[in-house]
Amino acid sequence: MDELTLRQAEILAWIRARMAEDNLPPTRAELMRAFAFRSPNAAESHLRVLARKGYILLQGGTARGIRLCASAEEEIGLPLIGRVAAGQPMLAEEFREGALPVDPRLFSPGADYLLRVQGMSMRDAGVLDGDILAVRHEAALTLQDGQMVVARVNGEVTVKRWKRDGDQVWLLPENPEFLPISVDLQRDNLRIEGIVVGLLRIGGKL
Amino acid sequence: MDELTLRQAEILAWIRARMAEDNLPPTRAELMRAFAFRSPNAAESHLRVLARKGYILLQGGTARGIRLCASAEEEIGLPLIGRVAAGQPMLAEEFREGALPVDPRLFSPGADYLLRVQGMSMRDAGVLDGDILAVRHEAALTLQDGQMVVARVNGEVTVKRWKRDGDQVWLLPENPEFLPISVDLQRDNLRIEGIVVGLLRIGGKL
DNA sequence: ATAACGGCTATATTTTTATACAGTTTCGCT
DNA sequence: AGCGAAACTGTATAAAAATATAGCCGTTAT
Repeated sequence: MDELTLRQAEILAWIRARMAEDNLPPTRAELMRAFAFRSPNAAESHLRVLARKGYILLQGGTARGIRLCASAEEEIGLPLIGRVAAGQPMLAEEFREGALPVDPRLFSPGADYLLRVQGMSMRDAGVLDGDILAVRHEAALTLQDGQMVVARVNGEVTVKRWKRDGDQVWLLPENPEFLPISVDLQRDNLRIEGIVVGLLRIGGKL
Repeated sequence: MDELTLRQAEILAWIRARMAEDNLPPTRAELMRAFAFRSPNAAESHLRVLARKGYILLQGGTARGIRLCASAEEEIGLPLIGRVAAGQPMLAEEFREGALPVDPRLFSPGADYLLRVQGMSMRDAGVLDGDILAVRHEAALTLQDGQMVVARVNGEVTVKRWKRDGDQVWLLPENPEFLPISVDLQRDNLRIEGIVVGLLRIGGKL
């Protein structure tokens, strides 16, 4: 698929937004008004370019005959992250298992990505190996004791319950076979990758 | 909402189908062709009626300015069933807590409805009180030992693991504090309301 | 019986829309 | 310096679409 110029991307974005909003493709005149063009032909030629580059499909001779192409890069749903190597950023392409068609607004607050759970350290909270967590990016500031968080301690990603007392943070498992992780905010490198806002279990061991 | 005549329902159904298919409301002429009217006014007057009765919204003066009304398009997602009274059918309106925007194909095999779990009898399988199960309608014939099922024994709905030996069926909890339920297919009234194909936990106790 | 309505035909007319043709300007490229 | 592409203006025009008016026919309700 050909690259878009800045302006073309702007226009495509607007078309997408409009169609998401009221589910009706725009006319040339509407595009013209939205971008304050003084000629419908400005809209027309932009549409032609977008069609030539494969981002939209124009049905000739029909009012509002614009259709968005199902572009491969267009992400439906939320990205599903698998095993994250130590020290690597969470959303790096190489850890993605794909994407699931889940509405982010299903959870409250909304979810930003999905993470597959490894291990049984949260078993007694009903989180089993292989489960998928819905996670929301959130700053450490807003955390409250007892919340389930995705944390990164010295590079290693883990899911635990949060408990803080000054500079002393405890990451508590929900399984007596595991030991709490003690983190000193002064000495250790702690990063909150998000708070858990939901859980999804599909296939496998139900 | 006013009742529709047979013909009006046909036309509304066609409009819905068309919009589901290519996401573009029809014009009067297209409706006319689809129903072999010989006048666009036949389409026009039908649209007026549908609008008056509240099934669609007509935007005056715009090509393809037809929008399905909220109640019509609101049937997205899966119905969420809450506490089911003994002996009552599962999907009766009075037990519905609403609907969640979940794609049925997210699960495999696809889900037919969602059921909110009551109690802790499946705790050790990672199913907690308040969790939502994705359930698929399935005949008892296709069940295999160990599958998690939604069963109805003598009117009472319960979620357990399935185990069958001839006419003897065991409905096994996953929590030592609960006792297995013994069912004799000859004597007891057993009905399989579905097999569990997924689990969803949102809000509350994460 | 007659008025009201659903379901249409037939014809016109006005708006909206799509789309062609002829330019202008700006900018990066070679 | 000259070229081509992007990003437009300005003006038309034909086709598509919405919409009005007038009426026909059969069923149902008063």
